[in-house]
Amino acid sequence: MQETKDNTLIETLQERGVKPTAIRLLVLQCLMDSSEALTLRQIEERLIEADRSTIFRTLTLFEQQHLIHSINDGSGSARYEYCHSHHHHAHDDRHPHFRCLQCQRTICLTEQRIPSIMLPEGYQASQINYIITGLCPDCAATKDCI
Amino acid sequence: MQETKDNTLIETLQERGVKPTAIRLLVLQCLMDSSEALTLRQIEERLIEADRSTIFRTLTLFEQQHLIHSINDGSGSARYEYCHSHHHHAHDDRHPHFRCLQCQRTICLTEQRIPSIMLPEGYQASQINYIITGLCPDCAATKDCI
DNA sequence: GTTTATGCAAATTCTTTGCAATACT
DNA sequence: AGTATTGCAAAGAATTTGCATAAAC
Repeated sequence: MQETKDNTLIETLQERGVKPTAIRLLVLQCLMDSSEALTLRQIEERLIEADRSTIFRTLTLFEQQHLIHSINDGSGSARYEYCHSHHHHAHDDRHPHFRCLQCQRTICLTEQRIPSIMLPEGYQASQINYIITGLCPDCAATKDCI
Repeated sequence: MQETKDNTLIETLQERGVKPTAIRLLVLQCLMDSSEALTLRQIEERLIEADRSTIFRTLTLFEQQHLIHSINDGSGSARYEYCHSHHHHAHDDRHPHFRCLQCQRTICLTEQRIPSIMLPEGYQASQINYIITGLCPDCAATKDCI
C-alpha cells in the first residue's frame, strides 16, 4: 500500500526525467497532498528533515520540468502547487486562485477554469495567472457575525 | 501650460484627500506618464531626488486611496500603476497585464477587460489580477529571426 | 572516480520600520 | 508649538548562491 504510493511518486518523477531522491519524493508528496498552494517556508515547516536551499532547488527543478507551477498572489512570497495536468504547457492545467486576506490561505479554485482573452497580435503566452483576493467563506462568515 | 499640468496633478491628489507635496506630485506624475507598471526600484531610478522609503510610503498611501494599484507579476517585486478609472472599487479599472520574460517589462493590456468568473458560494472578492507571461511582440519577433 | 545532490552559511534583493530632522500650518 | 512629511539607516523577510561534504552511479 505504502509501497504502491511511493512507486507512483517515483514514476511521476521519472516520467519527467527527474531522479527520485529522498528529498524530492518528500517535496512532491507534500505538494500533492496539499489543497492549497504552499510557500517555501510552509514546505520547510512540513519537512523538517530537509534544508531550505535543497527544497528551493528542488522546487526550481520541478517547475522547469512542469511537475509543479508557481504563483505569486501578492502575499510577499511565491507559492508552489502540483500540476495535476500532465500536459507540458502549464496553462492547460491552470485554475484561478483565491487569496484570503484574513487567514492568508491561497485556495485553488479547481472547479473553475481561467477564462482566456484575445491577446493583441504578436504576443506569445506561456503562462496565465488569475488571482482573486478577498475573504474566503470561513472568514467572511466570521466577519458577518461581528 | 506646465502650470496647468501641475494643477491637474494637484487636483487629482486633493480629490482623494492627499496633501499634494513635492514628492507626491513627482511620484504621481511618474506613474501617470508610464505605460508600464513600475517597481519601487524603477521609480527610485527615475526620481533621484526622492528617498526610497519616502517613495514606498507614498505608494502605500496612494494605494490606500485607490489612486494607484499594485500587481505582483511573479517578477519578484511588486509593480505599481496609476488607476485611470475613478471608481473607488479598484477592480472596475482592472485590465490584464503581460509580463515579458525576455525584456522584463510588464505591459498593461488596457484594451482588454479581465473576464470574470463565478466564485463559489461565500467568497467575497475585493481584487482581481490577471497576468499572462510570455514574450512581447518585440521580443517574439527577435527570437523568430534567429 | 566522477558526477549529482545536499546542507550550511552567507550574499543579495526587496520590503518595511524607527527615529531624528525638516517643512508645513 | 504641533502635526505631517521626509531622509537616513538599518531591520526583517524572501530568494538565491558558493562551497564543502555526502551520496549515487
